[in-house]
Amino acid sequence: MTDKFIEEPPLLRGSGATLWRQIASALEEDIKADRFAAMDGRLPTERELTERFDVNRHTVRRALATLAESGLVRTEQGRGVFVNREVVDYPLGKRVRFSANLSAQQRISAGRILACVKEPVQRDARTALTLRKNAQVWRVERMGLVDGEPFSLASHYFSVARFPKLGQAFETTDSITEALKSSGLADYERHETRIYARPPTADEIRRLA
Amino acid sequence: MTDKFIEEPPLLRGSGATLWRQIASALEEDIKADRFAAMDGRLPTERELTERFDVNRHTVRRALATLAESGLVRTEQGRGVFVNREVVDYPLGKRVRFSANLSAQQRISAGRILACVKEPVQRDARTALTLRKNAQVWRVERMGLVDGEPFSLASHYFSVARFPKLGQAFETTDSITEALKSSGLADYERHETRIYARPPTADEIRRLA
DNA sequence: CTTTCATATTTGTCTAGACATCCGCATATC
DNA sequence: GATATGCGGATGTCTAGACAAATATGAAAG
Repeated sequence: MTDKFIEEPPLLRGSGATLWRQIASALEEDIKADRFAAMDGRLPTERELTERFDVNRHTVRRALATLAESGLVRTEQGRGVFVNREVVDYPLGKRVRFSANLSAQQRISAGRILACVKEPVQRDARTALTLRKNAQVWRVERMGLVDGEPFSLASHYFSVARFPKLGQAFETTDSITEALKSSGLADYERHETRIYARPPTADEIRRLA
Repeated sequence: MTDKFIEEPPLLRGSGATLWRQIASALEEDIKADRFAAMDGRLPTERELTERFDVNRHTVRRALATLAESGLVRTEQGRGVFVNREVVDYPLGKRVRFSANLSAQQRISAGRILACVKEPVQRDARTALTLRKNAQVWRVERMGLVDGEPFSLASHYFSVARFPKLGQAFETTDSITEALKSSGLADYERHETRIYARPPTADEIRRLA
């Protein structure tokens, strides 16, 4: 903890207000004031919070649980507690395709592969694909076009072990589905979907105009 | 505890499945099988559940907390834990009445007229009732009750020109339909429905508990 | 019969500590 | 370079016990 919290007013004990509620309020205020930005949105550890508020760890956990329930933070076992940026689970249909949605709206969808590189798998993709640490993946950057206008930018990750020649396939097609088909995957289904939002980067603004 | 639960399979300790999850599942099953109907929807006390599952009280509370969060039960300090009845369905249709919906669900619906005042018509009501500016309307505030519990707050607007004596009718009845009938309107249909949502005001929170 | 009051019951909060589980990282190994 | 192993640190689960707060109950008083 930095001295950012030194002037913290002590918790009111036996005042009717529960300790865990006071802690939750204090942390919520910190979050909304973006005071954890320096730690990349990571909250202090439970042990540090017990010292900051001078309470038992369970009391801190109670406060964190309510923040997690309200969607303000998310806890990851073994890693820490992190501020959420609007994360929601969003169940979609198994067979929904982006292009299918659009053609139903009388629009022309297309895409352009911007890049396809082989690289070590990163955290999120590793979890989603259940790969071992340091496994290699294809990272495919693709721009989606609707009616010829830039519409979306997407990063796709595929296991190199499973699709060794996927990179070549993108030399002849701009379609993810086509490339996977040429690698022996005739069809596939949606397994899980997560959606989150963030402001666009300067580069994304430029590319999507 | 009756002997209804005597043949309970013991919880699996150290099997990967957490105890509180197993307890929550068992209780959920009991609830869905309506096994607490004999106690008027009241669950056994936390102490009794600790004996039934042979765990610490906190572990029972963890399980109950998840059931409460999912809306299956509700806990009342000093009283106990109670099974929540299912959310009421409220299909809209031309002839649908609130009370008819609920009696079809084996519930007792009632209401209480909180206030009935004559006042100049306001914006929305004037449009909906196609009244002239400054026309007078009855504004009827009514609290809906389901099984005796406060359930809803509603404001009703009626043209004074059309129902001059409506105010008196509410001195003898709490039913909108009855009052209209005594004013000469034997029956009526839904003409238009608009729905919107907003957070409750502090006053509404207090009145609906 | 009703009201009041003390007591028991029941859920809510907080503390203390133990161990499990998962992650990240450094190191060792092949 | 890839893989395996071990360690420390982080969150997750469970236990044990104390006291607080709200409610229910029954006895006593009017």
